[in-house]
Amino acid sequence: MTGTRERILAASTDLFRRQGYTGTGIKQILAEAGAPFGSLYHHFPGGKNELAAATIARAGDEYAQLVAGKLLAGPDIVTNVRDAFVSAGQTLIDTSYADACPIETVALEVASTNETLRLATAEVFESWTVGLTALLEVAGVAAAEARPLASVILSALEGAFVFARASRTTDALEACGEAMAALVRAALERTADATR
Amino acid sequence: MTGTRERILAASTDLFRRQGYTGTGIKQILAEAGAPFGSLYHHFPGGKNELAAATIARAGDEYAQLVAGKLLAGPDIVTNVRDAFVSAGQTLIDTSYADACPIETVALEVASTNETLRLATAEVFESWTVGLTALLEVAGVAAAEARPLASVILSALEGAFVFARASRTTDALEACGEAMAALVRAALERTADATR
DNA sequence: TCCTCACTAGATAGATCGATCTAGCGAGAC
DNA sequence: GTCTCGCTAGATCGATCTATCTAGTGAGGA
Repeated sequence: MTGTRERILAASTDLFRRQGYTGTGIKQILAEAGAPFGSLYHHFPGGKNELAAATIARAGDEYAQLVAGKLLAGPDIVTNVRDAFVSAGQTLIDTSYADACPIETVALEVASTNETLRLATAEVFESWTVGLTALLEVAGVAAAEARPLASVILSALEGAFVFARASRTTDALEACGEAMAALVRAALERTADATR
Repeated sequence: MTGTRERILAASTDLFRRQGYTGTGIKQILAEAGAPFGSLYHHFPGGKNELAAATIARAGDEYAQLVAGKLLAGPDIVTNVRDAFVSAGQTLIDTSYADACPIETVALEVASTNETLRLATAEVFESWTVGLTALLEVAGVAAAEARPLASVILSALEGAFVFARASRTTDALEACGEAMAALVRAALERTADATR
């Protein structure tokens, strides 16, 4: 069955998210995936490094779709941005503050120690930024303002995850949700003024 | 000489910041500190765990003073907030994107795996939030708004560090600096309107 | 039927991990 | 002088890490 590769990726996504890259052993991943040792090196000949690169890319795409879904679900972009932060907070509560961003911990761990994985995380972050930028432009934010604003929103989300997981409260996520909604509203008003 | 304890703490601060907790070995810390193995367990009987807790507390205080210094250096709080982000970006450039927040990587690693260290990071973050809240109130932000705003500013800083270290650009830090300055300015204007 | 090959399975190697152990150094007390 | 004790020094232990190795399984094609 080829599902073994999928189970390994699912397990590594979970464990990297909770414990990081260096904190997660190959044996632990395989135990959670219910897969034998040899299977890993068959599907990922490059070992842990190749597995991590594949995990980052896959988890990054999945999380982008999850967040994008929230940003398109509600009535308007301002409300959706705030709700996305609130929703992320609810997920944290539901998972004992474990399931935040799937690649954040790994990104910080490898940024100065593993160039291959650093590039993998950089690509994911860039794709998120591009995606949110497009979404903001469609909603009416001026082209010149959209990318910096996307960058700020994503930074606030990642930063609020750090505070939330450390303090076990969603205060930072809620405060950031309100603040980011205000920034988007202000940007939309500026655009409306300029084109009036 | 009692400087050994200090050297060990300085080395662990450096290495935890760059590589995280699980990614840094005790032997590596002692090698960088120029200290023998036995000294660590004399000064920190609790081993790596106790060393990490002490490192988090000390590095947290040091970094708070560093940032507070920047936030009090310039002409007004709005300018100072923006400059603090720019200055953090310059530090990253000067250190090959290694020296960001000294406890962020560790905080994410231990949040779901080590309750002692999770609490240590939570205390540092709380003290930072309290400190920035007070600073904003002194600058004229309404009491009810000050803490959420402090929370947002610190979240944006931590999140921008993630993007900066992964992508090796300071774009996120600059965008966040501008946005946070705008949020502070808006909060000050609201306070001025309310008391007019 | 039998061969092939993608995949599973786990033993094992070699390195490194954190922690403990005993031994020794050297400044100050008396 | 010598005794004490805070501290240095590093050998060593058992556990665990990633990676490699050989062997075995089973479905599909000729």
